[in-house]
Amino acid sequence: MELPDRKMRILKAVVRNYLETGEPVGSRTISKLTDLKLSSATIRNEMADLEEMGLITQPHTSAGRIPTDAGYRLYVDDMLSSEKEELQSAKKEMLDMKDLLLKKQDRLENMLQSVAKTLAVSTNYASMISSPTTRSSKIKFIQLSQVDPRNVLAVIVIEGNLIRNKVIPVEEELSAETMLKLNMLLNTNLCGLSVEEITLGLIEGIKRNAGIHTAIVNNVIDAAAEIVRSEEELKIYTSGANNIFKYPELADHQRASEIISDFEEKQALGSIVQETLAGEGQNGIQVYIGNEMPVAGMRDCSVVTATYELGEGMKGTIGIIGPKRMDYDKVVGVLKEIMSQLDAIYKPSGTASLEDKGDGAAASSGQEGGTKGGQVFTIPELRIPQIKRIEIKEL
Amino acid sequence: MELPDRKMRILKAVVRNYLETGEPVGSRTISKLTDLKLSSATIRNEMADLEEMGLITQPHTSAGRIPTDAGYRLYVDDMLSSEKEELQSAKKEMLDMKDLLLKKQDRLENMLQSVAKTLAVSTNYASMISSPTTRSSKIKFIQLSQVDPRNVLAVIVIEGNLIRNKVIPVEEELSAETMLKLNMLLNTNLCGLSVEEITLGLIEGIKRNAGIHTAIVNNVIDAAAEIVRSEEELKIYTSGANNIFKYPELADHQRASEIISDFEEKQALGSIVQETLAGEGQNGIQVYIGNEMPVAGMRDCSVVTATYELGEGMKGTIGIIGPKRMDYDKVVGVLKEIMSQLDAIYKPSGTASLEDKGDGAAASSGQEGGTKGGQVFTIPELRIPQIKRIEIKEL
DNA sequence: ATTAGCACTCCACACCACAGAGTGCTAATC
DNA sequence: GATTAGCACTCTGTGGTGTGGAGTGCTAAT
Repeated sequence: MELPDRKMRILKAVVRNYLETGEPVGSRTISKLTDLKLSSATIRNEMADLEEMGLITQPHTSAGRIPTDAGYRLYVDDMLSSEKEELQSAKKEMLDMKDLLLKKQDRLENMLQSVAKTLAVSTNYASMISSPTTRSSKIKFIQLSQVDPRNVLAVIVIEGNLIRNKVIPVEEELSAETMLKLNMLLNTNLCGLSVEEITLGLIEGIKRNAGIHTAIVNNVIDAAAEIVRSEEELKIYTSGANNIFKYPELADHQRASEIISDFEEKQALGSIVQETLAGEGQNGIQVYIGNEMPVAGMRDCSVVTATYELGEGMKGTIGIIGPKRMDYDKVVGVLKEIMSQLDAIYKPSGTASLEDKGDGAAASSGQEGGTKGGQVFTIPELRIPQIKRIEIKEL
Repeated sequence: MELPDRKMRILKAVVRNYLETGEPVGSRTISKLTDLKLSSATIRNEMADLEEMGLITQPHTSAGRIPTDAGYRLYVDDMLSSEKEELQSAKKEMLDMKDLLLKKQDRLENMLQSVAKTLAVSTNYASMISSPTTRSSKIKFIQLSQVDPRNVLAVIVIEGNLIRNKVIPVEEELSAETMLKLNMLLNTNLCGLSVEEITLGLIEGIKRNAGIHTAIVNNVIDAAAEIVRSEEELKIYTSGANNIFKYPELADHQRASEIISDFEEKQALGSIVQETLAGEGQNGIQVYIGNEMPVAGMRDCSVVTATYELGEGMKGTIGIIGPKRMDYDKVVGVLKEIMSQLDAIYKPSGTASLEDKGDGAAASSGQEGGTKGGQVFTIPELRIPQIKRIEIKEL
């Protein structure tokens, strides 16, 4: 949609003013606010036009105007395409973020959670972040070992060094040779295959060769299938849901309850992740406004999403969820900043930025993987914090 | 505190009526409600006494009475000690719970989450449940294996069959003999020890014997330490936080925001778990009312907690959080019911109750650990769903 | 094309009145 | 002495009314 320059400027003024105040904005306000020197009457005429175009609306006859979803959309599109978001304010607020990311977040889970929290605190909106997805991976290594007379431990490593294990109960103790044979059998037959490639025929073949130990083979394959299943499972971390109470238009019982509930059942937010990963927006930033929200029950909100990447095709989604009148400029700035910081942490070149942060104690020999003091805290772990959660079941 | 019978009955009537309606209750209502035939005037006199004792209060001069914290406390104590909670209503509502627990909750995490949800749905209050704590355990088994030329996989099994693994990067590929030697070294020196028992001297000794592979030894020990650390970490699952909006006294912005925030930062709820595990109440049920709440910011709530046990000393806490005027009778009933169901699931004797639930398809041969259809669903797994989360880090 | 002026609309807020619920107190009754 | 009926009083919640202010649309003047 093309808009005459003057109308566009008035629209922007209306949106911006409404973002700040949350109150309908009148012609007089605009007339005083903008640099184009026009009287309120002229503005009124223009605003009448804008209303006719469906970009702004008035809550009641004699009130000022507020943007419609379409109005927000135009505003946001313009902002995103004109590329010159004022990052400076965002950057200043995010300075401590680097510290935060450096604190021994030795687990991905904790790191994501604390990123979410930082985002929520620094924006005053609610935030969500999804765990990075991995492509369906191939089996790399299988190891069975006898833990005790009644149990065999199966360890399965898949590409990208994700590991899962499972304890399998057995009736009788297996001999060392049997274990060795089973290990060879499984490794030669299954390594290099993705779980989808494991056919029933293949399993039958293995079982035949395994002789009496079909139960174990079954269990190993089950465990392998489970790895993939649970890797595909989307984990979503959230923070700052209570921020919605800061915005009266979201804080009434009805709406708040729905939003809180969606935040609790995090899978409701999954659709946002899906949408985001599906349609790649410009700069990786996407904005869903009001009815564009993929989550029903959040139709009074907007969400700004970004895609982050931890290398090796592990992509995740970050989202900031707030009222439709959220400060899009700031949020986009914050998201871009955090994306770049996540990138920096992953990239090996991040070493420099890590070292100039060093607090003397870091000089505990250049030995890779060394411990310092009693703390499990190794520099390389920090630089590439690729940690997966895995689960085991035991009987 | 001993109370004359008549006063006690009036107090109970006030509390019960207020629980239902949420409105201050007047003398006339009581007079009609109770079986003791007294006029409203008499009730008024008694109520004045009760107010003097600090058990009830009136929001303003000419309103009915509502219970104070002390009043609730007396009511709850009486209920808990008189032991005859009407479980029948609870039981009826919980019939489907068994189904829920049976649905392939093959992971503890999922099971806990769904228990929380069921509780929230069936009570209309918010619920929380903590993962069971384990005592610090001994190392049972250690296994190193070469996954690929650059990485060694360390698997550590501790008592109770909790497993953790860690990928350790190495400079050069290790020979099969070296691996074998390291495995023997680690197993002979560390098995049977709890992590606390591993002294620096011991580590030094192992390192000496390990020759050049001190880095690997270090990492294995780190991993072992990490197991214990993360097992100690309290995981709390919540559900139904949005239920608080159903109770106007909690639903105003101020309070709701605080409560929601505490539910989001789940560790705030940790203090409830601590309190509960510390002071063992009668029947394992404990009630914290208003200012007794361990969590600041929930001083307008009450919580009913229970301790559940999954055998082997793995104890966890369940809590139902609602307004002070929550239906204590029902909640206590529901909690008792779920506790007994959790017990039944854990106990081997649970077999019976599982089998009479069988839906025909369960007849896929008595083979232990068998799969049925494409589903990973083994009966023994269900019966003893002792599943731990473990994490690995990779480099 | 822009602006000043004006009549009009609608909301927010304060004010008031009043019905209703409930109390405390006193005097009468069992 | 305990209970009850009766009554005056208090406080809240609600609905009605009035008014000031903000903002609009329209018309006429610039």
